[in-house]
Amino acid sequence: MARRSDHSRAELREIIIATGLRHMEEVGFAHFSAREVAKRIGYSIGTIYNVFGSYDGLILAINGRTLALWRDHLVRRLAAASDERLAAAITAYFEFAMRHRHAWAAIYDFRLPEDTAPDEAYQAEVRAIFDTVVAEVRAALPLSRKDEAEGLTRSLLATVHGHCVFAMNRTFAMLGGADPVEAALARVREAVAG
Amino acid sequence: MARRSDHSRAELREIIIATGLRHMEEVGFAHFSAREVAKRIGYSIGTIYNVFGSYDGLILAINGRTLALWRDHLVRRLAAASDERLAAAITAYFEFAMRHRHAWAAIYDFRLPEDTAPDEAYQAEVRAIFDTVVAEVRAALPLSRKDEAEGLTRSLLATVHGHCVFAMNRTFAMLGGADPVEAALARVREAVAG
DNA sequence: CGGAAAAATTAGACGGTGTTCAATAAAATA
DNA sequence: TATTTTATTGAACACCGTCTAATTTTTCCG
Repeated sequence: MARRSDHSRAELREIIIATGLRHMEEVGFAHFSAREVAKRIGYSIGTIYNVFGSYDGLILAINGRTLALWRDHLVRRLAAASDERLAAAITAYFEFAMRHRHAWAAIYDFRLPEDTAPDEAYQAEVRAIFDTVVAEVRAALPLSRKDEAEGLTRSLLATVHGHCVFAMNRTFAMLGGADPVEAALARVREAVAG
Repeated sequence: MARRSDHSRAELREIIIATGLRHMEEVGFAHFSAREVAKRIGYSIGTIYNVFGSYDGLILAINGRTLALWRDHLVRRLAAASDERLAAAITAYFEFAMRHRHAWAAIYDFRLPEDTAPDEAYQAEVRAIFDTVVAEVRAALPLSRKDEAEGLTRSLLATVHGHCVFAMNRTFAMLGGADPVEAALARVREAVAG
């Protein structure tokens, strides 16, 4: 079908990830299909497995791409923000989740076997987002508390994430409404104020 | 195979949920199989569909049971706690998630089609947990802020949930460790202190 | 009691899925 | 050009959720 000369290995990898991400955004993790991705790019299912090793490998590559796009969105929003940078970061968090709900949810819906960890590239993407936020939290902290920045950021990311999850899965709606962004921001402000 | 007289409809429902929950706890949402549940109770797959209507209906029934057990655990822990009741509630939240990781995760891994909501019984389970926590938050709040209890509880549940998610999916570990219970408790104390 | 109506249960068919792997085709090398 | 290496295929396998016609079991009524 497709010829080797059509794409280098790296190009093929790229095409599969891009097509897979598009498919993920359309149907969501539960209905995602590696076969469907193969069909869309005009290769056979076997090729997907040759390139990514397994279904899990493919999903991890797609989720890694989502993380990169998420960080990109965050960085752009921060670049455009002057004051209220923490508010801008939180808003960016929610924005991305809402605009890419399926791809975003896939990051958390997918679970590696308990005894295996994501590859280094994936972990680096996670840490890159973390580092971006740490810088903002540190900047917002008074001098005497700068050393708390990393630990506090872990907790605040979890806080914002929790609000985002409950917003996306309609838990807030079920519990009588709420403004998730506003609430998350309130928690973050309290923590930074100390 | 199995005879109608063996079980009433309600008993059969109960047996399927109990067996399904056990299966869920063993293999997790991703490897859960309605066929396997049918095999275990000695009925055919068709019977599962007659009783629950669909795969989604079965999962919702199982998740609803998990919610009931979760609330039960929470209530027991609160009954045994004197002071530090919010700390006890948070600990109970994490405890249940860790002891029943697969069943707990299934609550969030499963997503209903975007245009449908869980049935009233399921929603009632969610609200029952919420109400239990609201009472504790209200008790911890000074008189002048009692009216904030519901809104604040929504936000604090999200906060604790976020910490629990990051603990369970190893995000905290990837980001350089943390004590999730301690961190969640710190955020809750700050919010209650105002 | 017996037969008809109702309810419960079955199991096979259908179109999917992830996964594997021997066979094949293409490219690189010598 | 002949050989080796690499890439690609697609059928086979064992599952999955879903549907439904046929069957069994129970209930009900005369």
